[in-house]
Amino acid sequence: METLDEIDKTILRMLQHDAKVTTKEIANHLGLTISPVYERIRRLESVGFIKQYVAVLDKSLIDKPITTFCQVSMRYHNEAFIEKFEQEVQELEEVQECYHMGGQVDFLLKINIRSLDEYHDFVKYKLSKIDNIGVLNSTFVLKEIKHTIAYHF
Amino acid sequence: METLDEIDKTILRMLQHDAKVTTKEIANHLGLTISPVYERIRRLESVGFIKQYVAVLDKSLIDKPITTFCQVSMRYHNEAFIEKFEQEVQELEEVQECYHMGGQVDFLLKINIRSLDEYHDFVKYKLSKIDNIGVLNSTFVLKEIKHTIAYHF
DNA sequence: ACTGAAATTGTGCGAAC
DNA sequence: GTTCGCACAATTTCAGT
Repeated sequence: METLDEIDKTILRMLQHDAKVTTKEIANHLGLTISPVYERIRRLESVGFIKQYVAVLDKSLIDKPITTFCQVSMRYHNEAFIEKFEQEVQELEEVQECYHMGGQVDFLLKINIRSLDEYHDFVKYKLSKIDNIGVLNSTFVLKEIKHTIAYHF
Repeated sequence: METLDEIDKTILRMLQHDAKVTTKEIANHLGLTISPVYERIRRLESVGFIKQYVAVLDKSLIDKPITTFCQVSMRYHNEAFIEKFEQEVQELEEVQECYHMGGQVDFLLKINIRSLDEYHDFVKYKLSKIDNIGVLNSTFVLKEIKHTIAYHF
């Protein structure tokens, strides 16, 4: 019920590379008819293997060319402060990703913005306003070498 | 020709949250008919605003529960070595993302794998085999706080 | 679980304003 | 740049095996 056979895996592999492949194309590729493939896709969606279908946009064209990684360490490490930080980060539109990390750094944030000016404002007026932040260290992406949403499995 | 009006932006915002919204739904939301919306989507695809449509999978369910960030610094910084590294990273299936960074660290890699054992093997047999790597520093994701593919614009 | 087919809905495109 | 309408294709459902 929660395991995948090779047919399921093929379906998932195809969909994560191109969500627009038709059920028919997948079925042909598998040597099946449409119906079983259709029902498997429905199942993979409802069980949660497929979380969502999205269009991936070009971030430079929509005017968010700059990516930075921001390492944040808290001053005090109690539950209340950490939870507060996690909540506030959700609201920050510039934050594309946020991870609670092991090691010296508590959180790693991936930020996308229009300009360095905007990043300055983001740090000054938004990020640093959050309580209990100790160290804050930003590094800038010079070039994106690889970025894939599809997993290899 | 390469600028976006508010209609285009609305279309892109809807598609990056749900690639399965129909042209009709977008048209209704905008108070337009299907055709103009259809043609705008085609244009946004061909001009490159929309790079691809993908299904987003649950990484734990497909057995890649562990995410690590790996900071890599090169020993010597000449063009040939850097290009070699960038090429080899493309081939590594475990590497989800790779960025050339400003600052002390040259590259930041985001890795997804099944187990710590597998990470050990990855570093030992794949990553460290690449020539000219100096420092290599791994940090583990304890919890994913936020992760969105959609940009706020 | 898979087949085949029917009903429904969406896509893709031409003509016209 | 938008509307309308039509032919085609894809989705969704269902009886049958």
